[in-house]
Amino acid sequence: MLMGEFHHSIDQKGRMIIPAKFRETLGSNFIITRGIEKCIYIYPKDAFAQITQKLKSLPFTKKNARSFVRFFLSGALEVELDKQGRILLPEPLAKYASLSKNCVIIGTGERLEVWDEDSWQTFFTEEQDNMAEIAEDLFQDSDERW
Amino acid sequence: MLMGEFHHSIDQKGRMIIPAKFRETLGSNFIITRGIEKCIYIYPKDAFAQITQKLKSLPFTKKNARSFVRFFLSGALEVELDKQGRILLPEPLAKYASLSKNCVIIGTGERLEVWDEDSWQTFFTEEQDNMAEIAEDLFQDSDERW
DNA sequence: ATAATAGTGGGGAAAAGTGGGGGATTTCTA
DNA sequence: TAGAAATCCCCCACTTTTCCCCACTATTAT
Repeated sequence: MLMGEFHHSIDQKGRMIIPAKFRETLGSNFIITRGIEKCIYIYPKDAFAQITQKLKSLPFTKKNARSFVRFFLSGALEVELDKQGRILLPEPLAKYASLSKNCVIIGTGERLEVWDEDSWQTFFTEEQDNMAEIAEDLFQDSDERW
Repeated sequence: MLMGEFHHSIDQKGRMIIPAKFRETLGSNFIITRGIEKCIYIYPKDAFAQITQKLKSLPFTKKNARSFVRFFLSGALEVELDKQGRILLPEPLAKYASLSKNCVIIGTGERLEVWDEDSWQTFFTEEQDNMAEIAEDLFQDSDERW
């Protein structure tokens, strides 16, 4: 289970450290792709395989399906750790998520998310006030305690 | 699986690089044809064979079927990599997709798509906002996580 | 305090991408 | 049918990017 928040930097060559805690789960090869928000997702290969499985079942004759597959896969790439535990960030993805120097890497269960530090700050302060409400909303039909 | 986004240029002789990452999957000979959107599709030979197989099963008595087959096959052409890993873009296809100098090559699973940089930019910004919605829509019947 | 692990930065070799010269082949044309 | 023109494709030269390696710093553990 991927969890936690780590602050790191991207060097001038476009390389970013993958925090040591995540390396065991991710292995040395994994998938990096555009997130739905203004961030990057990082999936272990097996988790990503489940997603592509799903995508395959979508008909390429449907416009929405084509758009979505295009959006999702065009942003995806398999990357490999170097001996220092870093990856080279693909430029289009860095641009998409406005990543420059300071970034935040967070674990969200089955994937990682990489945010620009400023974007993360903004997102976080904006959303934290809504959390109580969102929580009620998500679990309104549920009797479960947590 | 063909994935990723690469920005390259077409030189004055009409040649375009096929990114190194794709060459293994494509082999040295593959099929290039008109895309459904304003772009060019590139298929490995075997994937293209499967598609033509499907097209054959369409009833040629249906007007739409005839149109589609005509559209799809009239633009299709087998091309070969030169020793530098480039292909020579057939002029009618370049024209169809408004390809001039700067182009974007994206992997979308079983095929590549080649877009003019401006067209891609336009498509992308237009669709970006719909993606979250489309995603919810596509996966609404699913219990799976992704 | 010392050793081990994690993170940062940069040099340099190798690979990928770009552009153009020029020869061979094909096509056009007179 | 010969010569001109266009096209294609092989090769070379150059630039940029990627990747491997080493050195150094910072942090954590013993």
